[in-house]
Amino acid sequence: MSTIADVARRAGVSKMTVSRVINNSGYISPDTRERVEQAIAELGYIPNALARSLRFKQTQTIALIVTDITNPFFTTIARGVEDTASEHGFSVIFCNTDESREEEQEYVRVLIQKQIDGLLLVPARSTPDSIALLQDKTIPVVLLDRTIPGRPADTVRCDSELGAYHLVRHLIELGHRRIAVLSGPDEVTTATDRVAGWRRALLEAGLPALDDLVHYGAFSVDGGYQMARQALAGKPRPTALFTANNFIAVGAMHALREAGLRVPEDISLVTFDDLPPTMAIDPFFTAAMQPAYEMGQQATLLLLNRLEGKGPETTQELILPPQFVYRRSSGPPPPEDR
Amino acid sequence: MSTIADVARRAGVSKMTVSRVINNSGYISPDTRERVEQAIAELGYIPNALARSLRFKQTQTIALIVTDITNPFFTTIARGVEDTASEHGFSVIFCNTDESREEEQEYVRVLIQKQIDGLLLVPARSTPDSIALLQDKTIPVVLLDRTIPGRPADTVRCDSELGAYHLVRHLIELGHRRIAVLSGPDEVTTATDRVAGWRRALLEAGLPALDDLVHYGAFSVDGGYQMARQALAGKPRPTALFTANNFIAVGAMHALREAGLRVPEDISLVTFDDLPPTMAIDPFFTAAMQPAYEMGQQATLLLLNRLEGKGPETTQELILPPQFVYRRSSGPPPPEDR
DNA sequence: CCAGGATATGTTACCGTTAACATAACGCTA
DNA sequence: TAGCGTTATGTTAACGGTAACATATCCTGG
Repeated sequence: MSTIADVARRAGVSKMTVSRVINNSGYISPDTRERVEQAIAELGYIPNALARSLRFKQTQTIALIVTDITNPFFTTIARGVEDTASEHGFSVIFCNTDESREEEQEYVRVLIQKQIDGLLLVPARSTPDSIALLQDKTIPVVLLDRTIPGRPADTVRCDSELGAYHLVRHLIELGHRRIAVLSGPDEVTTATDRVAGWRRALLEAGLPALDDLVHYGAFSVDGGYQMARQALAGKPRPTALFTANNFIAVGAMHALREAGLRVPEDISLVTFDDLPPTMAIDPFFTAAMQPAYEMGQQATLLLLNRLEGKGPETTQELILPPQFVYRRSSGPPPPEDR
Repeated sequence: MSTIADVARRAGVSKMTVSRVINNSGYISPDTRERVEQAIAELGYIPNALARSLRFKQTQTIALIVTDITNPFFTTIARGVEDTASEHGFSVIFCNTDESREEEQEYVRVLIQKQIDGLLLVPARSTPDSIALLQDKTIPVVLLDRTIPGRPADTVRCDSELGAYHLVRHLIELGHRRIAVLSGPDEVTTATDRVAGWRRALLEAGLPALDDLVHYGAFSVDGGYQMARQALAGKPRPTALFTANNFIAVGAMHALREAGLRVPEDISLVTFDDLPPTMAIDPFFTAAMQPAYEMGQQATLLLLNRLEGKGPETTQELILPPQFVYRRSSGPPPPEDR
């Protein structure tokens, strides 16, 4: 691996002159430039960004911490992030926490060591401490999808409460009166926000928001399956389920099928998130779709702005609206339940 | 951001002593260790990995270049890579090329500048030049999913030819005689390998592998849609389609629906790749599933081995078998076509 | 024809860390 | 008690680049 010194030697100039040619700064005679460029080509010299970063204190690298990249919602966010970052000359390191606070802490430590310029974080049960380290080091952070209770921070997220409210209202308008909610971990803000939206819709319609209709679990297929089984055991059985993400919806569908229930004839289901259209042959779920790509994009732009020291002193929160699609998974409750 | 010098000053020792405490090397008196550790805690000192990397010439960072992270096949690979890498103390930078050779080249350049320790690459129409740069710099590369014609290299991939062969044989056994193949770009080895498997199955059964049954296009929903329309216009119309990946399958399904054809009653469809079980309510495709997670994992292990200078001098190629699932998208051809 | 700006190039020091090589005090043994 | 290994700590230089400053030549206008 040749260095700037090798190039300098070969071209018969000083390192500084080579540096000037590379960065097109200062004065260089056409003749010298030629010789240096030839030496660069002959040696296949590629500058060492580490050395530059050490001086400039910036690495042109950001990180994205999500809970699980295989969740298509986060995958799409990741794509939005990477496209935007690389367009602006930044690389992206990605990390999966699996909702573990400890994993998150460990990643944050390593990323600080690697001197990332900024961080996009989907907090995993995070406490204010989690990002205190970053803020001590004045590394900008933008939260994605979720917030950290008790710690205001720049955030880009979708309106969970509103999305849940509309989905549940849709069920109520269809005639449902007993609607269970299958949500994520109660330490995650999107999980609680979605329950809050469910509650608002019910109360507004004069329906009771009974505690035994609320299920907190994991944002996973298995979590959805477990919660759906519990919900179905309720007496009387709910006539509709509202699931807080795509994995939970799929798990719930497994449980419904196992119980021999048809959707929507016997029971309706509405959900947050949708499968990307690239993967669905025949979309089925009535859903609140989150603008995942745009969220990744906007969060990155916000972060890059912060890197340039732009934007207001106060924290910025960008809350994007979900988009609703009404499909075959929701219908009126069975006649005996009306 | 405090440095080792700050810690040294505060603890009243030299930088070197602090370095020894951090790395647990050499001799330190218990007393000094205590003072240094306290200074570290008080300052919230976190070592600068850039400076270490500059000295040691290794960054504990690898990169993963895929064509599109939103393809669930690559998403799952990415998860396998990141899990394995982080387990071994490596971070992962990820990049999307969208099948563009130029994007790939640009990423490779930047990654070399950032001194990545190794690269996992899904080649995008790559030529031998594409990775020549890396090999000049003696940065280990492991190819994933595809190979580069004319350039032997360490590779982890799935057996495309074999998978295609079995899927098409399955169709032949069901009684199909006119089977179209909808593949990816003809510059991509998986696309041509899958056509080769199709051809072998046909020839082996004494059926003609007609050129007008072969369609090369993009590995995308739109590509699948376009190719399916072309295929359906063939006279006589094929009784079955073999699609070379999940996106093409979905696009083809759109075209089939548009043409008013039922699957499998009017036409059968078999495909490479499957939707992850976390996303499918009711899996439908007869498919050759690739062990994506394992591919990511194995490729990373192979790469990490290379970083330690292990393994044979010759290139290693790990070819994993696909797994087959026979589902509702394939059945016997309609009676009039038998 | 000479002062002074424009042009061209070099030198030094620094970014934060650590390997390699001092240096010095301490105890133990012959 | 001289001599030497062990323990403990410090100094120097290097990793690869560049800002800041220094130096030297050239040309131009008064």
